[in-house]
Amino acid sequence: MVKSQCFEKVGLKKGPWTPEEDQKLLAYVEEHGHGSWQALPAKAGLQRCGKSCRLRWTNYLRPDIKRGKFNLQEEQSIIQLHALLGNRWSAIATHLPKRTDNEIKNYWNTHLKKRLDKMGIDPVTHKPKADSFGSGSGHSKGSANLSHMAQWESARLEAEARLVRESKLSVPNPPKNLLGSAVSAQVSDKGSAAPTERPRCLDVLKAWQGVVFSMFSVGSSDSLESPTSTLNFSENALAIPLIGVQKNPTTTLAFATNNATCNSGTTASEFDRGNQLECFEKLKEPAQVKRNLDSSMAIHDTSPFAGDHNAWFVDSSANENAPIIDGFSEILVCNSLDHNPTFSGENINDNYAGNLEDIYWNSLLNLVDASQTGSSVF
DNA sequence: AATTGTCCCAACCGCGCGGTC
DNA sequence: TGACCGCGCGGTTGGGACAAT
Repeated sequence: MVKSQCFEKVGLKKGPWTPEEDQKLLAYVEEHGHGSWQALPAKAGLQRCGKSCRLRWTNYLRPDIKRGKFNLQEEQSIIQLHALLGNRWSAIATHLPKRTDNEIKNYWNTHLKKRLDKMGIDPVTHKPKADSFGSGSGHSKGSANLSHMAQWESARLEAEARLVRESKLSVPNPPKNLLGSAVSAQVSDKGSAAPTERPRCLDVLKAWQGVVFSMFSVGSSDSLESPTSTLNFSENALAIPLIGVQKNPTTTLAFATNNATCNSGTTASEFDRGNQLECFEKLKEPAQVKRNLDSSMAIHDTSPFAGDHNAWFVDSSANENAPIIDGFSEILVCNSLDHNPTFSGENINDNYAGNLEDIYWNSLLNLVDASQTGSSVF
């Protein structure tokens, strides 16, 4: 099958868009909606192919786009979602409604990927590069399970993303004040001043919790059943057997649902808050943190933090929006300092590397949990 | 000040999927 | 059933901006 491509059509312009072209496209779409992209250029008086128009609109002109630097929370979300979904930028973008897939993809390729790389974490697998450790461990199997279940989640998210797109298209003539997100179009209620809601599809956290919870409590996820199915997986669970991904038996996974009870008797969320406060307190002692960190850094040359281990932290602290504790780096620090007694013991060499993958995944989980309760992203 | 190197992002390109005829 | 079409996605690239020499 030979398709006619944009560049094959004579007389069509390529390259950067001029303000005049932008104005034409913007005016046309605001007035009529985009309709058929193929037919749009002629109707709008543009010497462009429809594809180019669509790209310009979706990546630049669309009013519900947030431009500019990504904040720390967005960075975290991207990393979490990438760990879960891989290079499915459109699916990731549905969770960052004001960002385009192209923008996220660019940001990942130019910033986040390099940053993870510098930390010694494979940006593709989100696992430490030297993956010899951990192989054969229980958690390695857990990672495989996660991967399997992430496929389910990914497929579900794709379907949901499609629904979101369709719902957008179902608005034939986008209002001129289309300054809200695409999501707000979904739930639009003219008389309502309700804040923009997240799409209904954003129960990824629950799915994720279910995935992880079933992984640890059921012990087998070989079933082909979707982890995001309507089966109750966590809400009804009490007294979660907190088989932590950390070696520390007193450490608990902090992503359980609110009615779940930790083995310490506090709820998971309480524990999480307390835990983070504890981390925060520790972080108030920068010298101590640095000492501990440095000692950790010196453990092993192939550690994920070897080399430019400050990269993440420098960037985070440089971000004016970054709260002191609200960061991936901080959680990594907390995990590495607080949750791993081995760090202060004599068996650091044996245990540190083995825990890194755990730390990373647990950090993701903690972040997802934190973002559920406190962020607008989840 | 000029040149070279690097980074970043908007835009392009090709592929695959789903719908229609 | 298969050809065709429109669209969206993900990978790649061109060129401008900025930094280093």
